[in-house]
Amino acid sequence: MGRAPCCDKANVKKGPWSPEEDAKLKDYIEQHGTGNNWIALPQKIGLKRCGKSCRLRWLNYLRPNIKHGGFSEEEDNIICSLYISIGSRWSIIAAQLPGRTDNDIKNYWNTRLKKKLMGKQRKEQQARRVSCLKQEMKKGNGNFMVADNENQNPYWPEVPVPVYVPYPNQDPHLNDHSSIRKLLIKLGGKFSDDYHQHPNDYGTNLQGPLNISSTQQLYGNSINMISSSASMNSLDNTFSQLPNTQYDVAGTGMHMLQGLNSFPVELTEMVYSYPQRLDGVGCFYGVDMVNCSTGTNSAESTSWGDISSLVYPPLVSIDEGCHEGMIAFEESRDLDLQY
DNA sequence: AATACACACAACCGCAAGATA
DNA sequence: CTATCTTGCGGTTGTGTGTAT
Repeated sequence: MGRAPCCDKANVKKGPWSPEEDAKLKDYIEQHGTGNNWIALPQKIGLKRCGKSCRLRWLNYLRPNIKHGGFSEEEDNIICSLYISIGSRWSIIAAQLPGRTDNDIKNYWNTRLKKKLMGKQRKEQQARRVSCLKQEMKKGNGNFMVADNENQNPYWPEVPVPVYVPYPNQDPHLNDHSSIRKLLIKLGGKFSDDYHQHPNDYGTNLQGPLNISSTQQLYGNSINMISSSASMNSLDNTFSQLPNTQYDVAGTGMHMLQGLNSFPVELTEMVYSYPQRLDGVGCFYGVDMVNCSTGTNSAESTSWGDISSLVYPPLVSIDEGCHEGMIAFEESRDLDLQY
């Protein structure tokens, strides 16, 4: 026996909202608030809509101060860096962008940003391939592998695909939104729990955003990782300068990434593809969000060795070959550092 | 001009967590 | 403590619009 539906599907209208419906909903909420009960709301107003649908319509479209489209370069950078940092936690990402909704950001990411980013990554990878090939040809190194098609990466050895186990042996505090919220609060974010503030009860997840400077401080390095934008370069190392923030490089921080079982393969690939630029992200991942426990700080963890230890262990390998692959990967990393 | 295709955006669905009785 | 209800979230689908053929 399944769960009871939230509304009578037969008597509920679906599809696009009419201007009349919008006006009814908007007027009512502006006058009375949501009453903390979306399910009952459509009946009160006389709308033949599901409560969830009303909520969504209000949050994503009717609520005041909503921005649609026209994402700025800065917003792009924030979205990208946060996505790389925390994955598809759209509500958290949206909380950092005033006037943006999670749905909007999600759509924007899926339709544009992802492609934009992937295109950028491919270009840079190709450039790296070319320069690497040139170097190897100069050296006359016969061991160098040359890929014969687009899908093979001649530069990085084939690394076994890690199996992402949701939240493997890590602190359970790291597994949920509230934990991430705590982290962001700790690092300067502002996430009010007061979601319902009638008469201006907008039921929004868009609480006061981090001011942009703190956002940049928080994400500056990871932003820098994916953006070659000169405007962002000044943000280098700002993260490591955050007061009272210490890093547990080998500890819990990276589990955050592993815990995101929705973390997309392409972004994982991106991270693997940019080892030399991961310092800042490593710092971000390395934050012990529970205790801010002692550990190496970002300045001490700038070597790729530290970063690689963040990225791989303690992922569960498919088989023993994985370990060998990791060794090969480490070796290739040393090769990379020579350049 | 008609059609096919691609893209962007709005909306829906199912699940999980939190709240409440 | 348990069951039920509501909310919030993220993934997915549907629809309208623009562009290419």
